[in-house]
Amino acid sequence: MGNKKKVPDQTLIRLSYYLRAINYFLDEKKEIISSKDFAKFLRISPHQLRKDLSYFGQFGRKGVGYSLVFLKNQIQTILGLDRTWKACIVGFGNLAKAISFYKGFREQGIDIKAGFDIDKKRQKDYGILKVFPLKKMSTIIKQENIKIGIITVPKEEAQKIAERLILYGVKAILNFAPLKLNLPGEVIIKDVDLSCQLACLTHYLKNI
Amino acid sequence: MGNKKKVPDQTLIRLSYYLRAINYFLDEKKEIISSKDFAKFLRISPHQLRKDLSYFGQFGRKGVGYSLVFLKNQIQTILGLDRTWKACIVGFGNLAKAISFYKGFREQGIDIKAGFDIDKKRQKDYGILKVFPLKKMSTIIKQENIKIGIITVPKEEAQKIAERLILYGVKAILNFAPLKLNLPGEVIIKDVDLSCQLACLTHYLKNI
DNA sequence: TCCTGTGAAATCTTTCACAGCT
DNA sequence: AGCTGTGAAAGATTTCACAGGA
Repeated sequence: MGNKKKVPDQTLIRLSYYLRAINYFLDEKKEIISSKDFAKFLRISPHQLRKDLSYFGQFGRKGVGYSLVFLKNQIQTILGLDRTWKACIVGFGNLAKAISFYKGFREQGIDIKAGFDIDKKRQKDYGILKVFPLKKMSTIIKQENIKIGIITVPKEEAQKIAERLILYGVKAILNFAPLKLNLPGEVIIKDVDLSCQLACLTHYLKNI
Repeated sequence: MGNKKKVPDQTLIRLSYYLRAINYFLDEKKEIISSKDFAKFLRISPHQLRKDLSYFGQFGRKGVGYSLVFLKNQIQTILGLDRTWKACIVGFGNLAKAISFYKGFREQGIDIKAGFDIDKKRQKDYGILKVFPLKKMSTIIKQENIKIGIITVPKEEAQKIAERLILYGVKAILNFAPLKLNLPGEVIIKDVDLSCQLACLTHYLKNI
């Protein structure tokens, strides 16, 4: 049994890639897959796939493979995606729009309930979600019991916004502002810096 | 001297975070910084900072610290950001707009020269860049000698677009489409899947 | 004394090899 | 025979400890 061994962070990240691949296989009407074929599809080693899963339990059948429907359920449970999480997004520019209107989040069980922006022109009902002025943050986050905040404001505002989100009850933050937020340890922070991603590419390009 | 030892991938990623922090310190009129203060700011260990830098050379002064201007130059050179790279972006939706209009890329030396989209309504001159129909890809990529492609099309189109980019001379791809591209080994690919980032957050949230 | 640079130790992650079920 | 699950080996990364320059 996959008991109290520490699970590598990388394993969790791969798990969500596995989930995406499972959905693809299910669309293709597959029902069972071996770690060999699964891994080949993702261009990783079958050992790694099996090891990753073994941290959490025994999900396959020896001599057979993995039931895709069952595995999907298990991974969703591991990642906490067997329920719906409510999120809000602060700073409703192009990036926020791209995120809010992307179906992938809702499919994964993350429901972006509300947007917030200081700019009056952006405060409107987009159908799938409504964008409010910042002063509504407290009320709506508490009312809806929102636990996830997505920050897409300019870097000058980000720290202040993060502090307010936490004050109102948010427990996890996905931060797109290009700076390191200074927040209490119990808050879960994930930084995504698009320009740092590109900067790594150029290092490798240099040597071509 | 930081000779032929293999540099961890994580080191390169951190290097671009270091660069961002250096710019912040320079704005604050700092000139010299010790690994201790630098690391504290980024909430990593000073050992790690020094080790990361030591892969590439000796950039500090014993008993003193690092000159920020000098260090900035060195890291820019390591990452290949001491020159300008030309890039293009395919699929000009909200995400592409967010990326194209974000100043951070240009500051880092990455110049997004052109956009491409099938939708006529999106094909226009946005001042900072022009968006063309897909059939212009070949001409413009070759003419401008573009080496970096950014893919922000729906996942159904992504593989086809990636193949075309490479055919026309692109050597590195930043892929935002939620699938694993199947491309020859010599192409540098960086996948950024926003929904996978969030899925990791929920795993930790579950246990709160 | 203060701080860097780096070999060596400790830790973490991936890969391997094979026992054991179908 | 085919495939999973997992302890152990191999490999990679991070942390430590201290030599040596300012």
